[in-house]
Amino acid sequence: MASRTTSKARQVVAGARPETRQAENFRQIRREHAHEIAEDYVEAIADLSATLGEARVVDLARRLGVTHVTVNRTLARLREAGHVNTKPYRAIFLTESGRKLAEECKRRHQTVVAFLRSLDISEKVAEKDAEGIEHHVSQETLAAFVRHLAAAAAGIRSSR
Amino acid sequence: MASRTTSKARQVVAGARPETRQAENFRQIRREHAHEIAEDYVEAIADLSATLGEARVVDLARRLGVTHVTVNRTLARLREAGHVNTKPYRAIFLTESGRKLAEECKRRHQTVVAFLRSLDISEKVAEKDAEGIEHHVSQETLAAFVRHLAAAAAGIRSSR
DNA sequence: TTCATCTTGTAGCCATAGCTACATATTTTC
DNA sequence: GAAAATATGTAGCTATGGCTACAAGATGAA
Repeated sequence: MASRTTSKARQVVAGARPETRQAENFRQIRREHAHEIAEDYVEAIADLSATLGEARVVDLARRLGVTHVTVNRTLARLREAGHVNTKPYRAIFLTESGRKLAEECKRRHQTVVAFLRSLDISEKVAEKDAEGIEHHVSQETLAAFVRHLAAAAAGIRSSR
Repeated sequence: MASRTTSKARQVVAGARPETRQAENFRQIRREHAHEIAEDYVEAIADLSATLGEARVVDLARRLGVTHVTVNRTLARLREAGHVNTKPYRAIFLTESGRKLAEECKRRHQTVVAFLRSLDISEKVAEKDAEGIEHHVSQETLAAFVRHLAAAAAGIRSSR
């Protein structure tokens, strides 16, 4: 049992395409993964700064659902990446690049949520799914969401 | 500088909500992350089995864009999770639960792609974004996608 | 000012997910 | 049937992203 098809055939098929198109997609998604956390952090820092006047390690930990240890280490990497400025025992500040990233994320997040809401998805689920989806929405797809929202708005306007 | 707001105020605000709603969302998404790889693997195994007659480690590696070592180790975990049956140096087979999971993933994937296509997103981008998005689409959101597709189809029918 | 409390930092553990290098099994080819 | 090629397996490295436990700094109150 477990008999194989002839290896010849398989090799021809596989050898002809040493890389599937999917392989590159998967790789890309894995790369995006690394960015996700950075995006979540800068977004949270921006939000906390706006809300509480400053972002601190404990606040971030609570917000992100991790311990302060995890926050600490991630902040170290964000600092190396140039997204935040931190000093020991002091509040966390975004750099220019961090602020820019946070801006983009926020806009994208809001667009995704609004788009899901326009499909009659409940606010709670829209918020939650957006959190997972937003990191994988390309420029083209985001633009399509915006188009759809604009069309829906136009529809509402014309129907009253 | 870097003056803090009064800690009192912060503590009250933070203390009142030891857990933000977002924290649970983030935690959930991290949990989903663990499933993503399992889903990608069973889907690839199902697809390769259908296409080539069997799924082998090298094929999976090529398809997923990783080395055979990574495939091997992940398969070990999938075997523990009861999704696949493997024997050394033999092809990989899905168990009943693996097959079921693959089925679900495939349907969801196709739905997401079709939905994105219906927004005039190019096939290439739709495929790629779907790969990242699909793992974070809840039942409710998936249902909304299906609704939208049905409505679009009805619109086309009635307009010709 | 000192003491208690809260916050931040550090050491070091675990699991996942990638890798290279090397060893072994299987398959194909001659 | 032996050699070459391919596939699979294993050892052990890296980085990420969780954690607990403990140490040390900062703040607020007595």
